[in-house]
Amino acid sequence: MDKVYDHKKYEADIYKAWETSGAFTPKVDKKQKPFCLIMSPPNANDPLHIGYAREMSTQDILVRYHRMRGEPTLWLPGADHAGIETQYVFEKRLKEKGKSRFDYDRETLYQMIWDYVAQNKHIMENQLRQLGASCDWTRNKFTLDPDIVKVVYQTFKKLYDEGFVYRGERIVNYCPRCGTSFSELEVDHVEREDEIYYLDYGVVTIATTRPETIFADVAVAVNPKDSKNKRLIGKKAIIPLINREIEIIGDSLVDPKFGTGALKITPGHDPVDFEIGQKHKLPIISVVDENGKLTNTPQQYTGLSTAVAREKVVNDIEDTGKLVKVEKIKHVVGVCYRDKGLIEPIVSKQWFIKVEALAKKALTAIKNKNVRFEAIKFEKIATHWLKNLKDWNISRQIVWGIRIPAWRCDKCLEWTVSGGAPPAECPMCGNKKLTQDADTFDTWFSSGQWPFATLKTNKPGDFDYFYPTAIINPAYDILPFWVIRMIMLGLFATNKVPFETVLLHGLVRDKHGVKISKSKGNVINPIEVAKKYGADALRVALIWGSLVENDSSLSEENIKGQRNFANKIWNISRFVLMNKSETLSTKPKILKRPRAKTEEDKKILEGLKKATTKITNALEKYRLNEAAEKLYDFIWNDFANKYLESTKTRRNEAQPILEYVLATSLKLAHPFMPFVTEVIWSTSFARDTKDLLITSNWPEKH
RNA sequence: GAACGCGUAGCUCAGUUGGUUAGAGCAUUCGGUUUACAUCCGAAGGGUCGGGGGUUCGAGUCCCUCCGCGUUCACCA
Repeated sequence: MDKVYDHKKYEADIYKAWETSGAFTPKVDKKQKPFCLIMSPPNANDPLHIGYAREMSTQDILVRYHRMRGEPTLWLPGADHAGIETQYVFEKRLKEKGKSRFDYDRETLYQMIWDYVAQNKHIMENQLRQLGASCDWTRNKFTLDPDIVKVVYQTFKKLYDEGFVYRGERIVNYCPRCGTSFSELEVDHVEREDEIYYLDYGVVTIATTRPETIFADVAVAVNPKDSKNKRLIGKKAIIPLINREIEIIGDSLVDPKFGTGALKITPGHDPVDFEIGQKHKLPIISVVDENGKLTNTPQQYTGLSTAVAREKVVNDIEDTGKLVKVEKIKHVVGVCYRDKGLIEPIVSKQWFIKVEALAKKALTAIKNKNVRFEAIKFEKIATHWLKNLKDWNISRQIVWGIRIPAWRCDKCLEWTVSGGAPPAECPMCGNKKLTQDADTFDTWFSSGQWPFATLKTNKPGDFDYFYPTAIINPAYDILPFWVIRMIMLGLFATNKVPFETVLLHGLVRDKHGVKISKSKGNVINPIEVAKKYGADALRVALIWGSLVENDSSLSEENIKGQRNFANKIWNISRFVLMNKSETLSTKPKILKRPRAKTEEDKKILEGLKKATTKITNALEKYRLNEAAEKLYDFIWNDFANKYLESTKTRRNEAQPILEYVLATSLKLAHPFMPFVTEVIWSTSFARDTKDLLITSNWPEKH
């Protein structure tokens, strides 16, 4: 054995040995309760970032522990096509080449993105291997696999047939640059300063930040409890420039204290106005199109961007003397979470899911602890979300994704939803010409079905055996996007919760606790770190010091410290094994607990028992930091510094105990530092090449 | 405006149902050329647990209040 552990010499070979041994693939045993964890599928197109490395470390530790406990353990890997994210990145590449998505037809564009993603998918997968992920690659899935798509289609059809899907003319958050609408969750809000214009509407003055939308006004609303303005209800207001008369109505959503207390109702371009408009059965006028340009207005404004139009409209209103005043206002506007540009609320026809009943079921499941949140704070957040969800817009106007299986009859314009294949003819009128909806599903609609979709499309019997899965472990920032959707859709499609425990994990921050971002220049590349200090060191550093659910800080000093720990284990082994006992060199089978001869012997065996108990209990409670710290303390202080030193004068007598404690320590350390422990095991305790630590048995607590 | 957190050693964080002298890693100081490891060993210093009040035999832990910080949500036109 070398003086210092050199991870570069071993890691790749060890991983290969695990993978080819079949250790990652569980042996289904109906008598035993399995442990199943579905990986949060990383973006197929992106190299792993440090946060995902943390997630991987957490999951691999849990998976290796349960596997060693003898439970049939499945960690199911996968990759996400990441709809808008990927198309956005791809379009940026097109732009660099002076092209845009509009230069290609749908099929060509889809194929181009497909090829691009296919080229990159293996990068992320190999990185998972480098970090030691013991997932079952024979069950690897991709969100665009045809069989997955089929499951998604079936769920959509079931939702449609049972009345949970409707095609509605609704106000949506539209990003003119991305060319697609978004759900409310994908809109960020930023505060900024704008002008607010007070316009003369005849009997009433209106304050608005969006004067360019006055052509779409259909009413003015005041609060019926507003003593100053309620007398206006029933009267007529007059829109400047076009002098169209609109009615003044009463609605409690209007804040009497804001502006003049009178709100112009523009259902076509404002969510609140839309709601008020629906309530009062007002018409919808659209004057901003999907490119963010004015349309359906007096000719001089048509085709102008909203910003330019605003200036012109204000000038023209001023010319007619109807501009009362202009003030500055700080307010919150919606921006696209992708490109941070303004979101344009527009009305369009899209597919929606009625979430109320689905959410209610999810809430019941949470309340009854059919789904258990490991951290109460996240249960509160999930509950809060589920109680406040609005109907879910699942249409996206992009090509990279699963195309919505809905066809419209060219003749009678009725929609037909199919489980996949195009309908031969329109069921309403028998017409044979139908056109498929151009939109694709929101990525979260399909990934919300991931637990059952992956198990139903894998090996026969997987779904029955492994579902509901034991645990799901994503970052807490996708709780509303992913976790609550999985609960809702899982319950809907399978009548069962998709997982029993939700263990959310925190974000990785830099050593000062600052959020990691490209603009701050504090990005940590997990693969570079793993190459430099070893995957084992990185893994432990990532779970060291803070609870799974909390944000953690990662420093190079910490990683170095764990590299030292790996080396410490290596050198303990070197010391113990340079003087192998007769038993170990001739019959290296499972070592029995030897008898203590001295106080030190007694103490170390006692300490090992306590450490085993503590580590096991901590792992059962997902307290990985506690388990790792106990492991570190026991191996370094109790075993190496105290006991091992004490044996130097009585090596031969102590040798069986040294070997026993080492072997047991290797097992306890294996989930955390799988590579170095496996290397040592294979060169010492292993009976043959098939005897691997990964499939050895976890030490008993006693 | 609301929800959810956080405030413990110089730094980053643990502290599970309230129970001895409040812990870890890193950093600091001092001392070690011990043939397993200098990616090491031994020792030391360092905290009025954000402030105040309360419950209790007993509070870092429970309650109230104030201060400071963070994250997320939200229809202020």
